[in-house]
Amino acid sequence: MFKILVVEDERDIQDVVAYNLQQAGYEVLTAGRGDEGLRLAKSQRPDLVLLDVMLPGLSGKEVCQEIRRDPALAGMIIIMVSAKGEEIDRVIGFEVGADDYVPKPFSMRELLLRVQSAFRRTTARPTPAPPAEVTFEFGVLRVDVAAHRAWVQGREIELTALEFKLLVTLHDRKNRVQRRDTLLSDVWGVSMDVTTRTVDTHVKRLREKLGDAGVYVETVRGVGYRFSDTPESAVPQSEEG
Amino acid sequence: MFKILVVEDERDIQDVVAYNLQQAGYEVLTAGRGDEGLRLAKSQRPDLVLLDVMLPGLSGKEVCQEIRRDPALAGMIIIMVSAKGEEIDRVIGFEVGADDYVPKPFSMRELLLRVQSAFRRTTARPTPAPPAEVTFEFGVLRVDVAAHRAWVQGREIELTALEFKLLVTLHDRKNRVQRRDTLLSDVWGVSMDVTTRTVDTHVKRLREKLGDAGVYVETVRGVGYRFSDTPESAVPQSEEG
DNA sequence: CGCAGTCGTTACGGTTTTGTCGCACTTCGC
DNA sequence: GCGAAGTGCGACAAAACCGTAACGACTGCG
Repeated sequence: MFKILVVEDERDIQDVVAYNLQQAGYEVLTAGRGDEGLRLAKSQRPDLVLLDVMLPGLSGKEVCQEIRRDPALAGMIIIMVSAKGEEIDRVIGFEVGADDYVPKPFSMRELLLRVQSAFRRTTARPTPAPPAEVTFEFGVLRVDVAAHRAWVQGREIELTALEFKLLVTLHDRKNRVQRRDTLLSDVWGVSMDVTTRTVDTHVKRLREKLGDAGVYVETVRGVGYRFSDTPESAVPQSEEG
Repeated sequence: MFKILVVEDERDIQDVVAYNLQQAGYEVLTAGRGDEGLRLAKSQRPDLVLLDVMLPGLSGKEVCQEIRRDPALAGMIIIMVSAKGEEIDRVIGFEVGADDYVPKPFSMRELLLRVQSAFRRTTARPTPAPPAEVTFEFGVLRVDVAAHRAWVQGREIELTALEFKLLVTLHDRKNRVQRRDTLLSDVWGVSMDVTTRTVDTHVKRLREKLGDAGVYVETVRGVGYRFSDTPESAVPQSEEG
């Protein structure tokens, strides 16, 4: 069973979130302070950390960075951002290394979907997590997820945060079709109201920057997109069985 | 969005329940018979099944057991129990593998609460991804459902979304005849107003692309089509009579 | 404040997909 | 054999789909 650490200082929110996660079958740890959360993360190695930004002791941003600094902590991080009209930019989340974010206020249903989506991406990795796939490469493409860098034929290409996340998400479930709405919820987030056509645009931009490696991102007409390591357009000869 | 299948023979109840669930934002399928409900459950894979106990064709109990027998169907089941029975009914619901029950008569508010509660629990399942039959193959045909790709004799063939769905649907109940209207509701969907002759056209196109594997799709004159792994035309031993 | 970068949306157009129709052909009862 | 019903098949027009470019909103930066 998956272990989730909730770091949130507002007691009401902490209670509700913890209760619902437990009801949903997760093992839940809670912390009310940033430093306490970091300590628990290091000692308990949760699969997922739900992290508030405004925290006493240590800010969520700092906690996030500290967690990411420790290579032994391979779990995912979802940041809960107060939608107080300030810099709620998802970029903030990405900059410090979070995998996703949830704008406050959120419904439990929304949060559960996000949590589920996060675990879906990691394809059911048990608690004794081997070091996550921080880099992957094949053919002319090489991607360092942790460093947020990508190369094509040895030449580094510059991807925006969105493009990078789209690439990683596609690769996470390579050789499987991913529908547009699935990509939207995984890359953009559930509460984002963006049209599915937006996916197309970003796929196009991604392909553009990928250049020769663009063939890996395949269109499955009427369904979605698929990251394939055996692109049809690049396999002239049949495979053996 | 969550998909709910309502299996209920009383038309009034079916209408009210379906309408309210739709109003609540769910995708709703309906069936008036037990066997029809089971078929829809298998083909549409709803996240939740609302199941009446007293049903023509196949009792709710049997439907429930059949659903639970299929490991590919991971959705939840709520049984709607006629209160004119005794508390026995309540126990029955759990015995046959239902996740919850609602005593009749119930208010929509009550039912909606129960449904929401079910989804809270269901979202828990870290493995909602059905380990369904993602690939199947026999003879010269190989199909990767997740990747949405198909091969005949090692050579990849390009199927449209509809053709692919038709192929998978046929294969889902291989060696069994599927009538045209059945295929229409399973592949095209219930609200589609399409002629049954359309099925013929697409079967023809599918056969064409399948090439040597086209023999698997057999015509059952006056009824529909059948996906057979032992095609008549491929059986050398034949005795004319 | 202008500039550059990012991103979501919109519109356009080519291509593919798809539902329907008419007709030829097969199958079956007689 | 003959007729009727059922099915295969080719063609066609409408609709859907998707790549692409362009635009505007927004943000960070100098």
